[in-house]
Amino acid sequence: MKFTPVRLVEEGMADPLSGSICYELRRASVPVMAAMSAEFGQWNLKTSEAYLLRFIAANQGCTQSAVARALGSKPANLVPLIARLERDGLLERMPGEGRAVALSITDRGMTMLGNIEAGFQRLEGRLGAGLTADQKQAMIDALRTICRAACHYDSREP
Amino acid sequence: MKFTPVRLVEEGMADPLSGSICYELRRASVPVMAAMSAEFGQWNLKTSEAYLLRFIAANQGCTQSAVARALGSKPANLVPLIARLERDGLLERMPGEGRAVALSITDRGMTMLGNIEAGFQRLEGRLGAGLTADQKQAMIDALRTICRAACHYDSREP
DNA sequence: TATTGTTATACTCTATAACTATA
DNA sequence: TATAGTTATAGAGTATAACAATA
Repeated sequence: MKFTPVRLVEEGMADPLSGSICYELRRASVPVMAAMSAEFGQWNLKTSEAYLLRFIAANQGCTQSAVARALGSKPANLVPLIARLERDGLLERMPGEGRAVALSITDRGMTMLGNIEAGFQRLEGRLGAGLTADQKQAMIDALRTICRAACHYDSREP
Repeated sequence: MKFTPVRLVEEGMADPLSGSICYELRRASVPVMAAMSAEFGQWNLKTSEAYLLRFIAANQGCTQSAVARALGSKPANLVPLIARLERDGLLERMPGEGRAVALSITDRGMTMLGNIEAGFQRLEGRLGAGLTADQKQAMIDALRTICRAACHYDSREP
């Protein structure tokens, strides 16, 4: 990870993008996602796999489609992630109702979960280090408001 | 764009990810990026191309590497974007100092810029509709604080 | 028929390594 | 040698369409 640590835009250059929700969101997302990759990459996990394990651990026996709905992913995209985690012995797939498959963490997965939880905690602590609890909460509330608006966005509206 | 408009996580499911900076940032980013795609896709532009045109228009004659530094992109990734915009007659590449290339918007690019500016304005207005000016500014400040922390993130630190 | 899961595929964004060209 | 730009390539994340299996 080699990001320019300062806010950029050389002397005398205009910065028409700065200050807009879209741009600032992207600017923050990139290094944050990179930090997550670095954190979970230590355990040879992708960020999405870490999310998945953590969610399934908290919802043992949930189905794949429930996970997709909860995480806002497409079921098709979970397939390779789950396959990989199962192959590595971190989670199990058991037959559920109908075609459904119940997902659960193995003992080995629980050990890994310890690393993941610690990773999330480190990330949370360091990324939020410059914010008060109130500032952080206000930001999260704002992000959710924006998320909701973006989910309803229709570019054809007047 | 078909996103679940509500906050998800079915009845009785735990949501261990919610409330964390990383996760909320990702959750908001995805639909926001999709909204941008939808907005600029009307003009057959990618989001990154819209960023690029807008920045160059505000900094006529800037070099490719200056753009890369300002936008936080890798020079290599700008190549196909710039090539495409030049091919479509939206921007021009003129020889600059040394190997440098000076980028500028063409007349046709300026016309397109009108669409882009309008698009950014629509996005900004609609995505930020639920926030007061203060809330929005506080969120942007928080995002920059987090961005800075993430840029310095070192997963090997104790 | 509706839901669940899978396959195949494509596109965007980001990243790195290795290269060329110019001062 | 340092800076600017390019090529090639890889990987993560997302999306859709088309399909199979089960109630």
